[in-house]
Amino acid sequence: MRPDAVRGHLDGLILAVLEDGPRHGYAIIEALQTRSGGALELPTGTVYPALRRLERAALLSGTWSTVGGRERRTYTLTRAGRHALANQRADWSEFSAVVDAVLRPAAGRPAAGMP
Amino acid sequence: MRPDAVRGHLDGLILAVLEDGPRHGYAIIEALQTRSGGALELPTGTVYPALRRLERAALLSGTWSTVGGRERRTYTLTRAGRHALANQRADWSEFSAVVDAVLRPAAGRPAAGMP
DNA sequence: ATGGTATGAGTAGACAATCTACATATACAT
DNA sequence: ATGTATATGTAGATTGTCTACTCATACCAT
Repeated sequence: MRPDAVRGHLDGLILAVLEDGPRHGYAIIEALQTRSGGALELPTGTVYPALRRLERAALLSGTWSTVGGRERRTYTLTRAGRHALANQRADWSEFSAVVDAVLRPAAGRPAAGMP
Repeated sequence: MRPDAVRGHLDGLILAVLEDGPRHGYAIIEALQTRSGGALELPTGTVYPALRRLERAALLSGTWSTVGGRERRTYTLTRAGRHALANQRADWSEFSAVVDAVLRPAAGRPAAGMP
């Protein structure tokens, strides 16, 4: 999949992963990869800033912990985050229906200039 | 639908409309609106630059004409444009499957931290 | 005649999200 | 010692879309 394709939909994807329970950034990246069947290989430079943005927007809350000598920031969906996720799902549903409709080949639709 | 949602997918939408036959910018905007059931109300400032970009990329060819005293630039899909449209459809297909898969609620998926 | 709406094309500049590339650090296996 | 996996992050560039605007003609209603 070409990079940049997730633009505008990344937030929903992250929120959806977090719906299963709290996770730290690296685990989110892996979950995204797993759930997408390997199609989503998001660079850390994309995900970490997004997490901070979502935290700033209060859709996630993050807490530091140390596991095996390594620092982790674990993110949890807030109530607002759950609400936002529901909105994202609805938005995606509408959006994908629209794109499907427009992109669908012209079978049956009269071609321009045809009588 | 929130603005900016089409980001990354506009090219495909435009190419799909043009598959029916040549159209000028204004007609493309209207076709997008019609085909989407009114959901896509793209401003001219979004579509016209996109058309020029697609023409520069040789996916469209444009020609001027005057109809009823008004200048029109009519765009036609090039062979490369048809090819690009096919790619866009395949890309969209994959992308929407991926987003569906990730966004789908967790029914049946074990929650993190659960035994 | 005047004003409003539809048609038609376009530009300038702002904005925001993602990308590439880099920096840093620990644990563990070879 | 070297490399790989784990883990988080920043800086800067890119780029497509958005908002807001300009310009022009045709046509209809008042």
